[in-house]
Amino acid sequence: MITKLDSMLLPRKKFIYHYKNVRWARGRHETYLCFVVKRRVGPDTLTFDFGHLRNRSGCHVELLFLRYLGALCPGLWGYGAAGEKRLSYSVTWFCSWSPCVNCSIQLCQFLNNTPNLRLRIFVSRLYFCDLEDSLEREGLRMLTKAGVRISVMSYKDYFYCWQKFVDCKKSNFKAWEELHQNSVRLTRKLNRILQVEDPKLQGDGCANLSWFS
DNA sequence: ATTTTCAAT
Repeated sequence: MITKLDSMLLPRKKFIYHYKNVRWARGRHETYLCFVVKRRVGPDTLTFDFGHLRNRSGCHVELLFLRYLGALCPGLWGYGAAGEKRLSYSVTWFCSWSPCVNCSIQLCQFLNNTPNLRLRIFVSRLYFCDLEDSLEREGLRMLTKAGVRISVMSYKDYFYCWQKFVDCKKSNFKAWEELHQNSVRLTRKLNRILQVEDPKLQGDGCANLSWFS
């Protein structure tokens, strides 16, 4: 079991403030990314490393993560010794915001060039996804097409993060008001975003009713 | 009813 020094863990207040999935997340001018890196060896996956990052001076946290990826996943690009299988990694991350379109594009490109890396994303809130035709929505669809599974965090995910990434001093995770409702609402929203390939092909919703006539 | 968003000052 890998553990971290307390100083490497997120303070409780910081985690709650930045991961709170409230409707109007005023003042969250930072984004946090908690990650778990697993090394895939045959059918087994072993936790290799975990931690958290925060965006820095103009660099979104997702791109910061890509910068560190080489260090986090040794051998990801290397060619192993003769007869040795190339190493495969799985990364799961929990981000306080969903990625912007630029980060999504860069992630897609990166993943296309790195087939031995699998990425699974959980997000607490959806970033600029209110408008039907927002580029951020399109970015999320691109990621899905690139094989990334994206989900909205639910209670069990916050609970897991609290145990894993937060300096929780053994205290139990306490849900805030409306955690569940907000998670359900955002999940529905994300599902709608990911289902709609092309809104123009969707029809007006009445077409499906022809089933009943 | 309305409010925000990986700041800028």
